[in-house]
Amino acid sequence: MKKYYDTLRKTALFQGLSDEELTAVLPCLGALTRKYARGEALLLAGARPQAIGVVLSGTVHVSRESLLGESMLVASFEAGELFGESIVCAGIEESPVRVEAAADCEVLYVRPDKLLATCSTGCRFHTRLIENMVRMLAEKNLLLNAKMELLSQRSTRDKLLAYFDTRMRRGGAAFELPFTREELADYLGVNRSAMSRELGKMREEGLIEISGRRVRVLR
Amino acid sequence: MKKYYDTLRKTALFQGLSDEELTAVLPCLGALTRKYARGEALLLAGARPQAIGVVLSGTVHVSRESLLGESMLVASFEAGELFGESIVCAGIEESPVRVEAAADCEVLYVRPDKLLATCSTGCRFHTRLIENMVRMLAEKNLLLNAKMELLSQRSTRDKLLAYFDTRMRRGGAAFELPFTREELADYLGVNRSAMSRELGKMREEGLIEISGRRVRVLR
DNA sequence: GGATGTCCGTTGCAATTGCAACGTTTTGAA
DNA sequence: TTCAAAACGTTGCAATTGCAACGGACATCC
Repeated sequence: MKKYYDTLRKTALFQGLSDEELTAVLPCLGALTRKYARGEALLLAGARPQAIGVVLSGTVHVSRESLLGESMLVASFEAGELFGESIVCAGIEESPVRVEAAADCEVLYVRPDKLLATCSTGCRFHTRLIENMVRMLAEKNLLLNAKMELLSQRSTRDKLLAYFDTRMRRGGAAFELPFTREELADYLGVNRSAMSRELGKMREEGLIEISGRRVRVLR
Repeated sequence: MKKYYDTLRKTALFQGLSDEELTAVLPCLGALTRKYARGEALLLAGARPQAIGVVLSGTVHVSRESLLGESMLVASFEAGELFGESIVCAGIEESPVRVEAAADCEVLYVRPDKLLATCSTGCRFHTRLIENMVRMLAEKNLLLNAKMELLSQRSTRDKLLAYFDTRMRRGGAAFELPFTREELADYLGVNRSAMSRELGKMREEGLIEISGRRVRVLR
């Protein structure tokens, strides 16, 4: 177990806890680990989600299947990432998604009731865990909100401008894209070539300079 | 203060608390109320958000302004609704939005640090508040996720189908829309008339029956 | 009854977009 | 260094979409 402490500290949930604190807090969370072989299901669609998961090693895939039966990859998690926290904390009874080991993996499970109720044995790091949990959910919330605002723009150009706008609020008028073109197009929910075309137009019109991943917004 | 207890109980945060419990818990949250006149600012863009707000009466508007200076209404809150919880719990230092009284209003403020740390005076409802808070954030998360999935569909038809799909998972193949056409189009982020056209095509093709707000998905 | 406002479907038109395909450039691993 | 894969820009074409405008149905108010 202890060999995973470094991984745990990389998670937003356990960040900032020392070895001793982790040793103290893990038992009172009802934490347990489990290994899965590639292809094995961690949670079936329709099943009751019981615990928050932390990937200790390997890769975990979350997929949803449409009514037509096609399966669609929704998210992928690597070591140090949390999954299921929203669905578990919201008290959903039937999982709308299937969770599966994309590679052999090991997962730590944390029971939400133990996490949220300060424990009687007075482990004082519990408060920090609760704060971490709330902060995580809140941050994800803001992230989703920001992305929603992008996606609700009608045209490709508006999406690009909205995205550039958020970047400029931090990095100033010049910044580096964290995406390949393909990824950016996917992030904005548009076609890659159409986006490329639009970027070209914007450059011609003198709205932006763009070369590779470097962008400068001119006005 | 007490006259607002019913309003408070309508909020997701304080739901299920009795009068006595509220009386016990409010002081230990550092709760305070304040009145604003129509047009007055509750929080300026760029200012430091300090507390979670609960609208007790009146209406509160949240707006963002683009770099070009145009202001855009992001959200509107009425009595019984919470605002600012994500931004405050995420520990954001500079508010990206402006909050303003759209009508004369009264607001209750709750300090997040007091909310998340179980208080020493041992008020035992605190745990329930934390649970409520976490559940709220988690539910909002799921909601945003669902909406995101809609918005990331490329075509109007796919958006409609995705939306119908989520409705069918609950109500079965026949259900009632909670929107006017205008609202639905806005929700899906598409043009109303284009959506109307698409609905017409889908009806012609025998995919759906739709009349007013009643929808039946045929295959 | 008439005026008014909202909701909704329809349509013409121009602009945008997705798609497929191709060639060039860049990247990364052998 | 060399080679294959990935990333990228470009373009023609067809389909979709946004926009603006119009008219009918319906409800409300005076």
